Amino acid sequence: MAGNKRVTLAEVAALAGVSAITVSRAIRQPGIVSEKVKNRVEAAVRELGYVPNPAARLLATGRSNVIGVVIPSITNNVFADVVSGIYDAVEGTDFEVQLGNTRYSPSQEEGLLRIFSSQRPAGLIVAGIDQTAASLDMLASIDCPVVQIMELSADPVGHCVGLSHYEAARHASAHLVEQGYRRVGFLGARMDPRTQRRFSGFREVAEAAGVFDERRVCTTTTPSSVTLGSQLLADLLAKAPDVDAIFCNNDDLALGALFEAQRRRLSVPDQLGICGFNDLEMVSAAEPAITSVFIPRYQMGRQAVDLVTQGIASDGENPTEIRDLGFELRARRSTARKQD
Amino acid sequence: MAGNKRVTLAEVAALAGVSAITVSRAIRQPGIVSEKVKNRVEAAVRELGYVPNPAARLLATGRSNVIGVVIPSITNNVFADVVSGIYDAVEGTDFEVQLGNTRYSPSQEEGLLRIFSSQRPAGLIVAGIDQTAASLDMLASIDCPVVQIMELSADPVGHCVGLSHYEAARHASAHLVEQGYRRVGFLGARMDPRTQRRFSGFREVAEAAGVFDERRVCTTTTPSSVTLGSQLLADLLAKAPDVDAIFCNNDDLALGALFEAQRRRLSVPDQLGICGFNDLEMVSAAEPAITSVFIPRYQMGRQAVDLVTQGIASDGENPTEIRDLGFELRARRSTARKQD
DNA sequence: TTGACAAATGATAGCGCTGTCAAGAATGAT
DNA sequence: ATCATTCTTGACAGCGCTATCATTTGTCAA
Repeated sequence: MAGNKRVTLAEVAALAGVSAITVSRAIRQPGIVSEKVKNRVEAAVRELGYVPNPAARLLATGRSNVIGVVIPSITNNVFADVVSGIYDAVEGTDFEVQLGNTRYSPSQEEGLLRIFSSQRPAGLIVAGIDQTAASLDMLASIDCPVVQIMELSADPVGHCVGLSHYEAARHASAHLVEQGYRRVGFLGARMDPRTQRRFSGFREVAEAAGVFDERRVCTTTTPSSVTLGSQLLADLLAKAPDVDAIFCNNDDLALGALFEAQRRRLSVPDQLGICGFNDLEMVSAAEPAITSVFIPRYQMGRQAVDLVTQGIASDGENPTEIRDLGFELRARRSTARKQD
Repeated sequence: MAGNKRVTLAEVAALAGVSAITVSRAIRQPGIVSEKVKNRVEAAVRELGYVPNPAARLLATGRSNVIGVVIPSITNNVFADVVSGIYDAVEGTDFEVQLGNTRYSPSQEEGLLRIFSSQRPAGLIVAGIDQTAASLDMLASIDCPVVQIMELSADPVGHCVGLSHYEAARHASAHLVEQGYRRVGFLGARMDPRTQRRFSGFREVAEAAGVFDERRVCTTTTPSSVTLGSQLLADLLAKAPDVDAIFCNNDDLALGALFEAQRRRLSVPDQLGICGFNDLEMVSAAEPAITSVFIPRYQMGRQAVDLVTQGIASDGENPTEIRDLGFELRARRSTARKQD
């Protein structure tokens, strides 16, 4: 049953005493062949260890079983969870996942999409809504379900599964204000469009509450890291020593900021409130536990795949769906300034 | 140049005024067609936006450009970095990466390998050396370069790029002893074979130094997390309150243990030394910074791809290579008990 | 100029599978 | 028993590309 030479349909057919096309049908649509033949074919398949050749199938049908996934980073925990949801959702189906990594570069994304679209994918899942015009053109004209994830688009090219990062940031910022913090600051890394939307949410709430100050904003285009969070807090304290709370662009920064606060013997949450974003597992375990905004990363992956498979099942003509998966502020000790 | 209907070789050939096969050659082996024809073909390719159909190519050549990668988890930072190295190394070549996730299940691994081998991959990269007998059979008989990564095998099925986790753990454990800790413990999660090898390293060094005690070993088969690190330390302190240092199976546990120590006002490193494994970015940023064993994850990915591409270039008959990429103990404050 | 040889290009077949249509077998109503 | 209908099965062609061999063109020495 091992053996490394390929077994073809024809060989299975010969062994089962039927024609090749019948074997093909027995495998793909077991319902339409007779019980007897199906059993014979199954036995032959098992005996020879036959595995279909996907390339031949693809060539013959012009449709692949590959769901292309385009994300900006594979090391970022957020996308790792999304991808995990995608893989789990694909498990047990006939689909395969093909990952593409844009490294946060719109032009690399364009290149990846060009390649993907030339391979007649079964579906396409892309992170974000900030594609280039050319990328959007490709997505609009490609003949397969397309799902944008992470965010909600006012003008989606296909389906959309995500949440409003702007609203989520507003929520978190309002929480800081509610907790009594009056000199709130912002720590941001990478500053990609998604981050900037979070920043606007923060800024608007802070301004409305009259607690916004440019001096308390520390951002960089450098990729995020825990170490960077420490540095950014150090920079912020240098510029604005009176800051009493920070909203961090993501949890790495928040954790780094917590460590820096510990180094400086700044008590969290009393002297400094810290709020992160994403709610990675580690921030809930921190001491003190860090407040963060949970976003349903894993679910986004799963549901994106669902939309793709549904789109294929309904043969394309189902309406564009926009799923707002929301977010959840998880208030923890790091922002518990008021007694509770 | 956009357009979503496929452009075929034949159309390019017609436009360039040559035959299909000439176009094929102009693309794959530009050296063997005349300058004039090559230019005409290139112009036609550009004008039509031609992209080769990989399925047809695969069917015709019987060789795909897919490097299969089999790892136990996609969310684990360690593998994320390995995968990142793999993707970076593949970038700019003609190869593609196809990821398979075993979820630490040998039988799932076997299934994945079965699928991969049926697709005539260009190469196969698998994590670890603890495959089932059936998996090893497949790997041994498959007609493409195979690379086992993460560890060093005494009896590799193909190439090997990794390090001795046993030795690395010995090193880290010896460090704890050197620092003057005398009641060292071990925290372990998942307890997969790789983890167990680390445990043996720890155990042997601790026993040799006369500081080993079963009561100071806390392990679980649960997947690792920061929260789990806190719990395991709590369990350990309940069983053996006199423990003065811990070697943690990985950095998540180490960070969780640090947080738990902070909650209990146990001073690190004086009352409790903490050593992690992997040297993820976050532990170096922690307060106090956590000692850990760096392993060249990213490089493992890169070099695995190199071995695959070399193997293909040399057409199979290059000798099996075993690359020990080593490790590096990064001693930090969390184990700096002696004055320094 | 001619022939010998190399370089460049083309014709043909086929990779393994599935879509399409045609034919045969089974079923039920009359 | 006969015919119409459905259910099963098969023959054939072709998806887009490349391996192989055949042919044409170009180059150089005699």
